[in-house]
Amino acid sequence: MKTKNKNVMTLEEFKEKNYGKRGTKKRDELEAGYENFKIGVLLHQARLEKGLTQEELAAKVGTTKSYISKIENNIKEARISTLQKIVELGFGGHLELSIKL
Amino acid sequence: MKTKNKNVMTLEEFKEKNYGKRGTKKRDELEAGYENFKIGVLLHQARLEKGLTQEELAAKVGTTKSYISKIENNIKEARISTLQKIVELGFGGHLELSIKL
DNA sequence: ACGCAAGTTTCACTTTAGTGAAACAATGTT
DNA sequence: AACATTGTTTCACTAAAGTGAAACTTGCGT
Repeated sequence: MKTKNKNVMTLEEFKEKNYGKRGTKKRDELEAGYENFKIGVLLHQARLEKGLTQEELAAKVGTTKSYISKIENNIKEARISTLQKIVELGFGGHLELSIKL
Repeated sequence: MKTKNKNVMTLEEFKEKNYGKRGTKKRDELEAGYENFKIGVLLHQARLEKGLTQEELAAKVGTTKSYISKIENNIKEARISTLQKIVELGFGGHLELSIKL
């Protein structure tokens, strides 16, 4: 059977693991207004909240776990239409975006 | 000298002009949950609010008016990073996006 | 320590955004 | 009508996203 979703990483832990501690050049560069950085984290968090594995999510959306991994880690910049598909088909939610002037 | 920005089109007028009246297949298809549809309109509106021509905006962002036209009309799906550049450099604003579960 | 499940990375290929120039169309001004 | 401004479209090319398969890595559980 499936193992329970015990240890859900905090946002900070996730960032630290993947991008280093706050204050390091790598991390700072990524966080400097780079919206894409946030996308991967949002997706990662949403997936954990729903208790899905990358593979399960991929199946719902109609893609592969390797692609999910890449966008969660911001290795590839997913399109808006792709993000929408993931959020809708994968989580039953929706994407929202707006321009703040 | 530059002509005053007299006739700012309403959102509905803009949509009607570019995609047809509400109820037509073309318009309905585009509006059916297609976030990209909204992007072009948001960008168009923001540009008019700032009183910029496509060419002026393009110069600020470092691209051409032909590209601006394409994304306002959703002919090309701009990347998130590109949208950010436009909103920041062109309008001095920022893009916001979130996942609603 | 082994084996399984979950996630990451690499390789290779297709599609599409990003881009500019230039032609074209539409709209407004005198 | 002629002209100027603004916006759209086409053509063509380059870089990067989108994608899958499969190999590889990293825990976790017994």
